Amino acid sequence: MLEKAAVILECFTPSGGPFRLSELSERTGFPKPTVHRLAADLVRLGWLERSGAEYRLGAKLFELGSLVPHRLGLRETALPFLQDLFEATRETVHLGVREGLDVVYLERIHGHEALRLPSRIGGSLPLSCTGVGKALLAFSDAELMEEVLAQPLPSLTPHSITDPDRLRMALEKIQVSGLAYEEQEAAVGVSCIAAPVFAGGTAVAALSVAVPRSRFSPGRLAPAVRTAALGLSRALRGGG
Amino acid sequence: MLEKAAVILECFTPSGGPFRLSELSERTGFPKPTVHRLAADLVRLGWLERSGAEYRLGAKLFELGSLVPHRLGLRETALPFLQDLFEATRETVHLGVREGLDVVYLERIHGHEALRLPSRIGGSLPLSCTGVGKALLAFSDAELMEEVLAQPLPSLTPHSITDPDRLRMALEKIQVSGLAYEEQEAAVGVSCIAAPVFAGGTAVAALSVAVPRSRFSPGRLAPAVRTAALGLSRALRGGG
DNA sequence: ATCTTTGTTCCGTGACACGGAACGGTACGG
DNA sequence: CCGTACCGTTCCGTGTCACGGAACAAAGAT
Repeated sequence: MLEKAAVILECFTPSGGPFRLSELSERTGFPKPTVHRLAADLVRLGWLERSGAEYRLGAKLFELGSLVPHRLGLRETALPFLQDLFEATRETVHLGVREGLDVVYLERIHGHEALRLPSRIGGSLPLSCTGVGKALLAFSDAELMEEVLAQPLPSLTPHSITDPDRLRMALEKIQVSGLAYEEQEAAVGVSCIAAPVFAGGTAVAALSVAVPRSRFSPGRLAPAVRTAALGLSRALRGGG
Repeated sequence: MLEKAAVILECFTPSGGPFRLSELSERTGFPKPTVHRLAADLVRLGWLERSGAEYRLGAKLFELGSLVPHRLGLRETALPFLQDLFEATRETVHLGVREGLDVVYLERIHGHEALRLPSRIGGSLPLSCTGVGKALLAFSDAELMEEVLAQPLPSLTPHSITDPDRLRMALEKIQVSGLAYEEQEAAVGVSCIAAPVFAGGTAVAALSVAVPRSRFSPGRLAPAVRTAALGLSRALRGGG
């Protein structure tokens, strides 16, 4: 029953707009009366909302989602530094953490020009394809690195690194420089530079700035990202 | 069963940290075996996480919460304008929408100084106690206004408006000026100025800037808030 | 060593989730 | 105007699985 409810809720992807009863029935594979009953319950709980014949995700989920702990503390202390980074670069900046073999984005700030990116708050991408992910990976336990390197590397664009040896070399470079570069590995035409955020010896997060390839200038961006990441690390150490 | 799961999840408030099994059992009123089984199911679904003996909200909830529709569209187009507003004022800025008789905050941006506020992303406050709320209320259907005025007005501080007549007068002033002022009605020592965001004739959101009472200067803040709100209204009209 | 509190497993009972079948409502096409 | 097709909704008999008391195990506390 819980599981069926979860299946229904997971029909809703970023692109997957509102659904009608029969669409949900089709997507989940559950018979219509079942979906009808479950959806009614979910609406009653505020997890779904219904306008006319269309179901969409409900406000209660948004409320609960905002209470998930890693967001609460980290985001709050990180925000000012993300602001600084954005103002210094005026480009799209990200804050992400690791979750399994993926990076999950906690925050994303941008200006008026919208830069098509696969990154989305709450969304996840493979560690190996993103600047934030590589920064996190380079400063994680060696066993995690090996685990990633052992599996076939996923790719988001033709430029994504799929050769384990190349990735290993890239990670080593990141470990010395403290900065992760990424060029069109997550989205064509977009480059990215990222830096890890430390708390208690290990990298707990990373932040990055993504820019159109045409105006990618490491010399300008690198100090800003590094400064923001160090500032955040220090704030986490001090403020708890 | 779904309802019991919801009750469990709603034990988790912003302050309510991680819970142990028996705490959940006590708070929900459910017998321990029941909570144990449900919690195990919730962990399996990613809605709860368990480290040792402690349960906390899970990552899947964060993911789902980020997909809730009013957030997706509105937040994305609003963010640049919130940035502008923040940079112009360097104060804490909010984006909120109405939900029932409450205002729900979708976004909140601030700098390094942290300003104790009851507002929280995903959290809700009474319409009548906040700048954003009053701005939304002043430009809503008359029937909604009457509904709020009919009920006893909640208060967050001794300065909150609890007299219906005073609130009615305040709303009328907001309707002419297009700006809502709030002085220590949500938090002592904090004043706020807010402006409604229109889409298709009605106010769909409002944004505000909150500042310590000591340096509250309407003359400086008002144009900035108004500009941002108008810009966002225009963007919503144009971009969908 | 004993008591208390915790998390966990077991299992018989009974409520309630399940979904096929049947029903009304609306949109289209003839 | 009626037939067809699809939709959302209700009904209800069947079978399952959620339920929670009781008993157990593990970890502190006294």
